[in-house]
Amino acid sequence: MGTAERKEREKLHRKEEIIDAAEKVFFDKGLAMATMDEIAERAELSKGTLYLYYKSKEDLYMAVICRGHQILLKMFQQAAATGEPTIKLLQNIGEAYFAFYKRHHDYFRMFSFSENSQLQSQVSEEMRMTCAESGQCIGGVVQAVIQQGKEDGTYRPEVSPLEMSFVLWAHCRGVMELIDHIKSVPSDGIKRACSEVDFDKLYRKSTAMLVYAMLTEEARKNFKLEL
Amino acid sequence: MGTAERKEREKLHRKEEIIDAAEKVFFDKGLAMATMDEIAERAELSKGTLYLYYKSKEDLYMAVICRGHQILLKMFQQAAATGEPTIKLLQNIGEAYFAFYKRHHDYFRMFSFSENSQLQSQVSEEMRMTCAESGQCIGGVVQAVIQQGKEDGTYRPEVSPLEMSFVLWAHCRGVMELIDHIKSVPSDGIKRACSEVDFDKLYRKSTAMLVYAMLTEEARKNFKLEL
DNA sequence: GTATTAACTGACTGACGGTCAGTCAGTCGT
DNA sequence: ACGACTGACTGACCGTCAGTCAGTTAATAC
Repeated sequence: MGTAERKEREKLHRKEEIIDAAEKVFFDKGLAMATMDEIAERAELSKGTLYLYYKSKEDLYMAVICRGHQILLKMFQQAAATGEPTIKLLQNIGEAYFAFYKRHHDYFRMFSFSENSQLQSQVSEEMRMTCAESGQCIGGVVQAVIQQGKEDGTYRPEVSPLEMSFVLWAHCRGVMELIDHIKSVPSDGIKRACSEVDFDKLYRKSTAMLVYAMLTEEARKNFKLEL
Repeated sequence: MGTAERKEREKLHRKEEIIDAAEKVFFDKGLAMATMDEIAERAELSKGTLYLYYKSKEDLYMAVICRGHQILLKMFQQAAATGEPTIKLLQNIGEAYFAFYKRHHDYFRMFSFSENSQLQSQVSEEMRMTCAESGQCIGGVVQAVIQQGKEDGTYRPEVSPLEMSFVLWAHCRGVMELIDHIKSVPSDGIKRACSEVDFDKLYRKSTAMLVYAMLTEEARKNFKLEL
């Protein structure tokens, strides 16, 4: 009898429906201003039911983050699987990350927010692990591309793929967060000073600076670094 | 009669005392878990009184951040005023930022948290401006050092001091936030993979990569970039 | 048709941010 | 010295919200 299997499927489906609802509310209000009552209403369930599927508001928040991770992972995988030379692949990944920031702005902001250790301590061990795993998959893609480039002589032999994947990841994030902050805080002082700055170009330039430092002398000859 | 002046002084002093108390609680609990009742108790005042001095919990949080900005600003100014060559000055600033992260870890975390736009929208216009200003002073120090290095031929003429100060700032922050996240999230999976990584060195290396890209050909001859 | 199980509900609880009518110490004018 | 006044301070109170749980409903098993 397939009753148990069907029940299992329905349960997973319900979990997804709750994330659908939670996502909208969190995007709109952020963690602090979102209420479980509103999420329940949007999901057409009672508040109590939400707690049958997720342990806490924070767990639900992290579940939405996991969905975001899946989206970003797919974008990274596509960017890394075009068959182009490795130096182009890393560029593609950088572009993919920037595209993610622009197209999935709300997820990006949730990512930033979730790094907060106070939040992490509110999340169940289980959910934290699930989320950490999906996050590591993303880093793995970057690491693999760097490894590949090291092997084919694009990057210096002393480059550590793990370390450089950390650095590139942290750098891109840091720059995008800064851009986001400057754009969203309506301080005239800063806005005026930055009126000349082309943030899209700045992101590309800054990432290229790091990549340039990783290149072998040979590869640098074919790489034009613009500042 | 100096009564009014004395009252004014006492009022400022009281504001500082409240920050003293708030700081301890926010360091310990973070914004969400901290309660105004606990801050009031620590400050030996009633909750109502806190609201005579600060408009909201979020405003008080930002007031603590401003204090942190002052500390970091002083560290940057000292790092930039040793009279050493400009390339060393930028290195000093990078070191100062890292020292701040290590010595004033709690402030650093609050800085990260405060970039969140949902928080910003809860803060009064006035406090937001005050805090943005103190933040811009810090960036100004970096910008001035880059400008100086550009003039003395250390950095390429096409380098934009404003842009590069953004990039360096965002980069260092991004890397430190990542380090902090890896260290604080007790995920065995990540910990094992990173057992070999020397994060202090990684920070220095990654920052040097950016600086290297900014150097003129001449300056690169005297700069050893280790990966 | 009845018993059992599982999904779901929503009223309730405790905690917390923020308010405001009222208290009281210190100051001023006479 | 004394009453009037000011403003710093208080804490009981309000509305809101995360999380709980006794009870209802619907589906399945026998």
